[in-house]
Amino acid sequence: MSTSTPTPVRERRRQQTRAEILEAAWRLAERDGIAGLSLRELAGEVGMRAPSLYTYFDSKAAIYDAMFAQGYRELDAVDTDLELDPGDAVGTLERSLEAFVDFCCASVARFQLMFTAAVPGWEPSPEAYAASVASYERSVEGLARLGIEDPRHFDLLTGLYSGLASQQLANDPGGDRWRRLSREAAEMYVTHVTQGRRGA
Amino acid sequence: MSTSTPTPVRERRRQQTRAEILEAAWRLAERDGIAGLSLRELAGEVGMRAPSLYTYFDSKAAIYDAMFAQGYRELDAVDTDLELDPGDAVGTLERSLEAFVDFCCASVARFQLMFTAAVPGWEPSPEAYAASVASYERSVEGLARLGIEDPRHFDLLTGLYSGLASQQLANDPGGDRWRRLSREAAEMYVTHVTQGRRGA
DNA sequence: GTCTATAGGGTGATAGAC
DNA sequence: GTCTATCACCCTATAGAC
Repeated sequence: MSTSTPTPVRERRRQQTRAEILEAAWRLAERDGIAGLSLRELAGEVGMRAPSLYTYFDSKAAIYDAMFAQGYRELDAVDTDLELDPGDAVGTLERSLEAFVDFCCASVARFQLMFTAAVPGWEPSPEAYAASVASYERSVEGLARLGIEDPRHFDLLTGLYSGLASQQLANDPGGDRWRRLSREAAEMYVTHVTQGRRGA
Repeated sequence: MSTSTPTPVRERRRQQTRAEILEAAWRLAERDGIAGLSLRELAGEVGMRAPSLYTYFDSKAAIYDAMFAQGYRELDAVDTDLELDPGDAVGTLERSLEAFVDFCCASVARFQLMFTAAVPGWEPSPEAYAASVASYERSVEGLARLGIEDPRHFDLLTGLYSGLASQQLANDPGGDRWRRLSREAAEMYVTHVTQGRRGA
C-alpha cells in the first residue's frame, strides 16, 4: 500500500525540492554562465551532495530541460500580461518590444539557454522543444490580431525583437540604449508593413 | 649573438606555426562550440602534445584573444570589400546586411566568440578589445558617408544587423530565411531615417 | 532519500629531461 | 622546442551502505 502511488503530500514536497534546485541552478548559471553550471556546486546550494540530485532529476540534461521549459512559461506569462490593442499596433508593439528586452536582460543565463546554443552537447528534449514551438505559435496568433500575417513581415519583426535584445545584452547590459528604441522601431515597422508597396 | 634578436626566418616559422594552431582551433571550435575547445585535442590536431602549445601561446586565454582579433580583421576585410555607394543607400545597406549575415553564418564559433559571452570566464584583453572598438568605429564612418549620423539611428541599424544574423543562425542555420529580408529591411530602415519626422 | 566512495573520464598548466 | 610525467583540480554518474 505505502509503496504504490505516492501520497499527495509526499509528491508536493518533492516538487518543492525540485523548485528549490531549479532556483539555485538559475542563481549559479547567472554567475558562471549557463554552460558553467556544476552539479556539485548546485547540490551544495541546496544543502545536498551531488548524487542526491539524481533523486530529483535523471541527469544534468534533465535539469537544463526543466529550466528551458520554465523559461518559456515565464515568457508566456509576459505575453499574457501584455494588453493587445488592435487599434494601436505601434503602441502594442512598443510595449511588447520593451517587455521582450526586459525579459532577456532580466536573466542572461535564461537568454543563453532559450535562444542560443550556449550549452555544448545539449539540446532541448522533444517535449521541451514542443513547448517552445507552442509559445512561438501563440505569438504568431497575437500578431495576427494586430493585422500582421505576412510570414516575411513576421520574420522581419522577430529580427527586430532579437536585434534589440541581443544588442542591449551584449553592448549595454544594465542600460537601456537599445530598449529605448522600442517606440521608434515599432513606428518604423508599422509604417513599413501598412504601406501597400511591395519589396523588390 | 645567437640568443639576442631571433632571425627573421626563425620568427617567420614561428608565426606560421601559430597560424596553423589557430586554424586548427577554429576547426575544433566549430565542431564543439567555442567554449568546448580543449588544448590537448588542439595540440593533437597540429601534431604536438599540449605543453608544446605554450611555446606559441602563453595560455588558453591568449589563444582566444588571437582568435578574437583575427575575427575582427576578417570582419574588416568584409567591410573593405563592400563598395559604398552614397547615391544608393538602400542597395549599399542591403549588400552590407547580407554580407554581415553571411559573415556570421560562415562560422558559428566566430560569432559566439566575437558577439556573445559564450566562453565562461574569458573576456578579450584590452588590446583585443581595442581592435574591436576600432572596427566598430570604421563602421560608424562608413555609415556617416551614407548620411546616417544620428546615434539613435545608428543603434537601430546595429539592431537590424544583429537581429537578422542571430535569427538566421538560431532558427534557420544553413538557410536564408532572414538573410533574404535584407533588401526589405534596408528599404524599411532608409525610408524611416530619411523621413524628417521625429520619434516621440 | 541521502550519504560516502569511486569509477572513469576530463581540464589547464608546469617542471625538468633531452 | 618538444617531450614525458605530473600537479591539482574539475566533471557527471553510479554502487551500495545506512
